[in-house]
Amino acid sequence: MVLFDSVKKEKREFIPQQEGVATLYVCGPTVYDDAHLGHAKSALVFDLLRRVLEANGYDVTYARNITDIDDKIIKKAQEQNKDIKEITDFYTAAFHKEMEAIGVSRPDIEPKATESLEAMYALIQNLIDKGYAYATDDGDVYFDTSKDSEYLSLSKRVQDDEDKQERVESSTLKKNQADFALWKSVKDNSVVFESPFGKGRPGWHLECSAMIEKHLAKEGSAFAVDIHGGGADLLFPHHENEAAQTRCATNHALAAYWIHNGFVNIDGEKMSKSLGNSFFLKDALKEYDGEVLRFYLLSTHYRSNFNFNTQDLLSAKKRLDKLYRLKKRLFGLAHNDEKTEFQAKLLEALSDDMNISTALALIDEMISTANETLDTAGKHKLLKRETLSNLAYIEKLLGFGVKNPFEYFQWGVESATKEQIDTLIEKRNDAKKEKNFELSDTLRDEILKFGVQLMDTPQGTFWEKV
RNA sequence: GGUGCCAUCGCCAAGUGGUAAGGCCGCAGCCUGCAAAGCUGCUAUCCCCAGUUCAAAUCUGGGUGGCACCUCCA
Repeated sequence: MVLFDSVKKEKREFIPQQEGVATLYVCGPTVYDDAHLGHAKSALVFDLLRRVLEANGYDVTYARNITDIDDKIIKKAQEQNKDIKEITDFYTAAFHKEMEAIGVSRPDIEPKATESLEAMYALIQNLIDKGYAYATDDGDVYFDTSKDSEYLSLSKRVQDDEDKQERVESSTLKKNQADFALWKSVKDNSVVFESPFGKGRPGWHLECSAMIEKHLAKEGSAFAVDIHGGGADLLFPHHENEAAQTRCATNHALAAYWIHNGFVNIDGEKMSKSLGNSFFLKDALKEYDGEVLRFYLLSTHYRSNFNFNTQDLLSAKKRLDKLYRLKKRLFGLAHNDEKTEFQAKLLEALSDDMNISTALALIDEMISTANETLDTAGKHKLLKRETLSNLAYIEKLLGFGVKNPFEYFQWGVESATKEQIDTLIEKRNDAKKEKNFELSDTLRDEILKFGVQLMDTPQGTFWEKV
């Protein structure tokens, strides 16, 4: 398969360091607030990447961290007069619950910063020993960017001297403007950790390097992980700094492939907390089925910026509906794991840097063909078997169509309402049997008032929420 | 200001040298008691200009218009 490497800026054939094995590390959330749609997009993209890697036969180890040490967490804890852990546990649990709702399975490893402090200390000490880091008089430890000749090689950024000089005057005790904190000394009573470098907190960039080193890096390999992923904004400075730390502290580079997903905007507006229009996943989940959100957020290529809006979401839902209607047509029939040409093509499309558009087009065509054949030759057994196995393949590879199709179409409808609808449908069917179409149409109008749609099929009358 | 990305049908969106996938919407038809669903058919020459080439949406140069990052951020 090929992946677009956002550092080399080209599609590259994916060749893992160890044949048949792929390691993937993705920057996870800082658990100080609810997950927004951007977190959802990122998690979905890498969930898909993992699935595609697995479908290509790789034994994947996927790690995504939880940042549970951070100034914003501390601030929130102080504001709400709560314990840090209370905050982080709460948002971690919420994150897991919401990810599950959009079909994102848990990573194999989910390291927390608070559980990786020893690895961080070791990394800092290592950098100090090798002369890549220095402590300041006020107790901070900084990474010395001037010592790393490859610094900025990831983001291809150019140091701006004028800019640098301007800021130096108002700066701290850093040697270079670009130097970043590995350890921040903390003097007040807020959360502190006892380290060999004094009381304080680790720098954000350090966490990922340390966790990767602890959980994924193998002795003697050229790269700590095969693939490192995250949101597009993380390339600089976060990943740049991570890479510098790892490069200088160990004898391997951080990652062989870098994958960055595009951003989510809302109705054309940048989603950011400071602007106050952030869209929380938990709110979206109140209005829409998690799988619809999954389908919609994944329906555009992962590197494109994504403009979230209701119109497009509903358009995407209609597309997913078609998949579920086909499932409904074939409901209850057993399938086997038959290999089909469709499946091969689908995997081929997704193996090309996760070309979801081509994949969805293939799915649409498969659905049309299946429906057409079912219309004209309803008893076509081979086709049914193949279609069922195709649907199962889509479920596994993309996580689309995982629900019971009848429940999918009745999402969000109260059971009392369902009973009312079913009763009216029975009455209408009686009227239809008697060819009393006037009555049956009146009853249908009543049913439609519930915001549902009716469908008369050879298997009976079904309804769907509009 | 620096760096980088993008511009394809009303909307969403693939394709990156050989004469434009798919979805939504729309129109016509088949099916249906009527609908809905499903199916069939129809609808773009790819922001502008110049160039390279037998051949360009796809490469080069210029222009115009969007956007992102450079600060915590998925």
